[in-house]
Amino acid sequence: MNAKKTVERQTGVALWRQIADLIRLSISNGDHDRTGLLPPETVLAGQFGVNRHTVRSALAALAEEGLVQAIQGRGTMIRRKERLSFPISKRTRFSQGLGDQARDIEVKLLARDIVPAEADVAVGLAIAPATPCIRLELVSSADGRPVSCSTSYFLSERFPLMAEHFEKTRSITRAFAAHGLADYVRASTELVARHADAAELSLLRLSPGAIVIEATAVNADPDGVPVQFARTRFAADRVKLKIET
Amino acid sequence: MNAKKTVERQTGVALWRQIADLIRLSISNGDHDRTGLLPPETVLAGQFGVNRHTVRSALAALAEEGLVQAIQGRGTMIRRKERLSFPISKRTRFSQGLGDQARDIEVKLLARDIVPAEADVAVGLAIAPATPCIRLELVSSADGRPVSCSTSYFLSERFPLMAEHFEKTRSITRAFAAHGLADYVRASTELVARHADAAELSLLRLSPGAIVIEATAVNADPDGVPVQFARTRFAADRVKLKIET
DNA sequence: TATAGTTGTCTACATAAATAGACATTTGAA
DNA sequence: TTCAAATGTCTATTTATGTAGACAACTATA
Repeated sequence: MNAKKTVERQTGVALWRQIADLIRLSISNGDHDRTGLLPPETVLAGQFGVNRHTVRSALAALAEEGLVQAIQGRGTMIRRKERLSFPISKRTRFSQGLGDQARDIEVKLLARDIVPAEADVAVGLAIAPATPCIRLELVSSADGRPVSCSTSYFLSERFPLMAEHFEKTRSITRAFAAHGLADYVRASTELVARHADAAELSLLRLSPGAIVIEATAVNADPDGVPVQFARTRFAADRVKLKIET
Repeated sequence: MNAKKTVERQTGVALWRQIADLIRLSISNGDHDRTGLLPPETVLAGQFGVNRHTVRSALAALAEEGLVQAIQGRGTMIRRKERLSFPISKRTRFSQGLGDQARDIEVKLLARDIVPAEADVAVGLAIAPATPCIRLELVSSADGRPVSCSTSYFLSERFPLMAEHFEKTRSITRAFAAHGLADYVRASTELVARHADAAELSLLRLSPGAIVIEATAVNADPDGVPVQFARTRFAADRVKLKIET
C-alpha cells in the first residue's frame, strides 16, 4: 500500500492527533508485527501528505502514551499492541475469560458509599427510587494499564457487606457468594460509544479525544431478581468486546 | 448544574469540536427536552469557560449536521435527539426489533460482487482461503439518516442468488428463505469502537472525528454451519446496542 | 410600542498548529 | 573506518483557532 492515508484539515482535530489515532489503529491491526518498527518519519510524512514535524508530534503523543519508543539512528519501536478481548455473555464475569491475555489483572476500589437510587438505577434494579444502595467505583488494569472503570449499585438491604467482602476477596462473584448468592446471570447489557469525559480521561489515563465504550448492565439471581446495576466504561483502543450468544 | 463543563486546551482537538461533542451528548441525554432549546450562547460560553465565538463555531458544526437550528432573537432549537436502539441477540435480524423507532427504514445495496475469501472471512465462514464468496455492501438509513454500513460475505456455492434475492426482497432473512434456509442464528459478535475512516465518514454522512462501532458477526444455520460473515459499522452517536442474553 | 434577551456579523489581535529548511547526532552495516 | 539512514533540534514563516469587544437584527413579552 503506497496510497495516501486520509487525514483532513480544518475539522477541529489537529493533523498530529488524527495521525496518532491512525498509527495507533495500524499498530493494533498488527501492520508492523514483522519488523516491530514503524516506518521512518519521512515515509510516514509522505504517506499522510504532511510535514515530517507533524508526524513527529503524532509520534511524541504515542510515546507519551507508552505505545512506541523512538531510538535515534534506529527507528521507532512498538512497545505494545494488542487489545484485550472481553467476553460478554449470559455468564459474564469480569476477570474470568481474560485468561492469559495479561500477566497481571488488578482491580482497584476507588470509592464506596451508600446512596439513594437515581432513576436509571431504580429502573435497572426494579426498586423504588431513592431506595438506599451500596455504590462501588472500580478501576481495572491489565499489566499496569487501566482498561475499564465502573460504577456498580447493589441493594444495601440484601447485600449489606458488599463493599467489605469485595475488599477482602477482590471479586464481585466472591462477594455475592459471601452473601449466600452462589450464582448469577447477565440480564441485560446496553452499549454506547462516545468520547471520554474528563474523569474518564484521568482514571483510564487516556489522551483527550479518546473513545470509551460504555456498557450498562444488570445482573440477576437465578430467580430473575436484579442484584447488580453496573455502568462500565472501557478504553476503546485497549479492548475488543466478544459477544457470546 | 452550574459547574464548568470540562474542555481542555492544547490536546490537538479544537475547543469548538470538543464543545460540539459535549452538546451533542447532552442533547442525546435528553438534558434539554423540557424547553427544546439549548441554553443561550452566552450561558454556554460561561459553562465551558470559552468565548462566545467559540461556542458559535460548535453550534455551527451541529447545525451543519442538522442536529440544531438557530433562530435569531429566539434561541437555538433542537431538531433531533434520540439514538436508535439495536437489539443484538441469538436471533438478531436487522430491521426487525427497530419497531416504531423510525417511520422509514431504508436499506440500500451499494455494491455486489464475487471475491475470493480473505483470511478473516475464511476463518469466520470456516472455509478455505480464496473460496469464492458473494459480497454485499449495504447502507441502512432511518428517516433519511444513515445509521450503519455493512459488508457481508456468503458462500457463493451454497447461496448463488443471494444478491438477486436481496434486491428483490430487500431483506437478508428473506433472501436466505428463498435459498431454502428458513432459520438462522447469531454464532458470534465482536465489537470494537474507533474513529471513522474516510469512506465511513462519507457513507454515513459523519463529520470528521466521529466514532463508529464495528460489529464483526457470523450467522449460522440450525446445524451450526456458518452462512454469513458480516462487518457492520454503526454511527456511534445515532445508535445504542442492546445485548440480549 | 418599548424593552430585554437572543442570534448575526464585523474588526482586531493573540496563540497554537503546520510547513519549510538546515544541520547535528546516533545507529548499523558495508 | 566510512557512510547511509534514521531520529533530534533549531529557526523562520504561514495558516487555523481562539479571544475581545462592539453593534446590528430579530423575537417575545409587558
